[in-house]
Amino acid sequence: MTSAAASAPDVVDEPGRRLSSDERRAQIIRAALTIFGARGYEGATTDEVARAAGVSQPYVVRLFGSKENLFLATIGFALDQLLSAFRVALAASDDGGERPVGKRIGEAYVDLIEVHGLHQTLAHAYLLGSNPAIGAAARQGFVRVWRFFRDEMGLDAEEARTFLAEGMLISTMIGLRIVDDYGSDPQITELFRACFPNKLPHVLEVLPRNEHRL
Amino acid sequence: MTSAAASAPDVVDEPGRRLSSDERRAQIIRAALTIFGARGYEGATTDEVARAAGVSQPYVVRLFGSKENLFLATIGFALDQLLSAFRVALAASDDGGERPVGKRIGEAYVDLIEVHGLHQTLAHAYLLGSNPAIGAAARQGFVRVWRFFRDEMGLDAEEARTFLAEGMLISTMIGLRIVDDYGSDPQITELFRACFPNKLPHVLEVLPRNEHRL
DNA sequence: GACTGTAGTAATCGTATGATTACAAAGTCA
DNA sequence: TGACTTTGTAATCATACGATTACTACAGTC
Repeated sequence: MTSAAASAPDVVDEPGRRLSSDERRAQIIRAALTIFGARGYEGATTDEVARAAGVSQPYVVRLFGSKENLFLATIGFALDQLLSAFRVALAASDDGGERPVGKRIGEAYVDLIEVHGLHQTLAHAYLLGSNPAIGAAARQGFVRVWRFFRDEMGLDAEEARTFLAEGMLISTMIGLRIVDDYGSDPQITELFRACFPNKLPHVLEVLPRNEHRL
Repeated sequence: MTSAAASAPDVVDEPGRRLSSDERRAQIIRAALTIFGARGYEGATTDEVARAAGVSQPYVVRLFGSKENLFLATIGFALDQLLSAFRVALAASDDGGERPVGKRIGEAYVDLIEVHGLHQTLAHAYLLGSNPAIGAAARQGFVRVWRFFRDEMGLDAEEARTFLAEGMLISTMIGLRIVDDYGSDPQITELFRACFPNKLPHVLEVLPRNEHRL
């Protein structure tokens, strides 16, 4: 609850009320993050997104023009969330510097699992380098994160690489849903403990388990 | 050319010759690796795979039963290739131990870009944790790699985590097609140099560039 | 209270795609 | 040679999905 991620004021959706197109777009992007995260760009359907957002499928298409545009908007939102969470963590380290900066940023990254689908959607985007539009956006997004580490955090290239690597591992573990078999499969349990050395209880609490699949 | 990856005897496809179903399956899996790597599980079509393998689309489906089975077979193959390449590197370190084991394994991993689509396909699989069949297979596969690091290489949990993390970063960079903008975009150039500190020339040589998109 | 713009849906269309069926050609072996 | 198996394709099907069109309802304003 202390993270910046949880502070976003979700759009209230009283049944019957009409939202402005911008409010609706924001709401749809939230839903899209979940769906794209679970099924990937091609695997997700605009209908699933629409259902999750509580609107009709044609309206999703009309508000964004195309599924591709929706995806681009979604990864844009994810990156904004990511970087602003990082900036909050960085600022917090600057004033009351009890904990090292790296720790704080790392925790902020893990905390972003509360924004459902964010890590998975970005990871999917990073794998679509072959797609002309999405690939270009993904590369630019990745570079934005790199620049944050180098310029705003002041890391050298080696340190920044290590940060990125740890981040990619965390995203992978989340996408794999390792948490589903935690406790039941001893191999998985060991793997999971090793990969989330400190944040274990928090991750277990926040990440949805078995049955509940989105 | 020194890697184990390049030593696989590709199936020769003289036009007119009929292959055994096992030979054909192997050939199709090779093609599937490329296609799944570039487009993902949902994004790839059995028709694309068939075309790349030089057979008809129905035949692909018949030889594997379903697209899902084809994907499972493909990631099984990818994991076998990965682990056998690791074992070769490990064995080579054991006898003539000039170079440290970690370096060798890392190089073997990067060298696997010669098996087109391997890294990307595995990365896609790792993101499909929500899919019942594929998710389970992906988790088991990931655990196999983990067990290699722990049991066969003898790493402790911390070291193994670092290895995995570096691997995930490399896979991400490949999936992003960072190479495409290497040289033209200065940001990308710096990022790329930092992430492939040693293997740079080799990677640049082996990874396909711009136009050539698979 | 008609007029206009915006939010939203129902119905539908075209197409891509995984799968199935039916059939042809090649190989094997008595 | 003839029966039988195995490799392989052409034609086709059913369906899912992104997109389009045509329409409705609500809100503000003059």
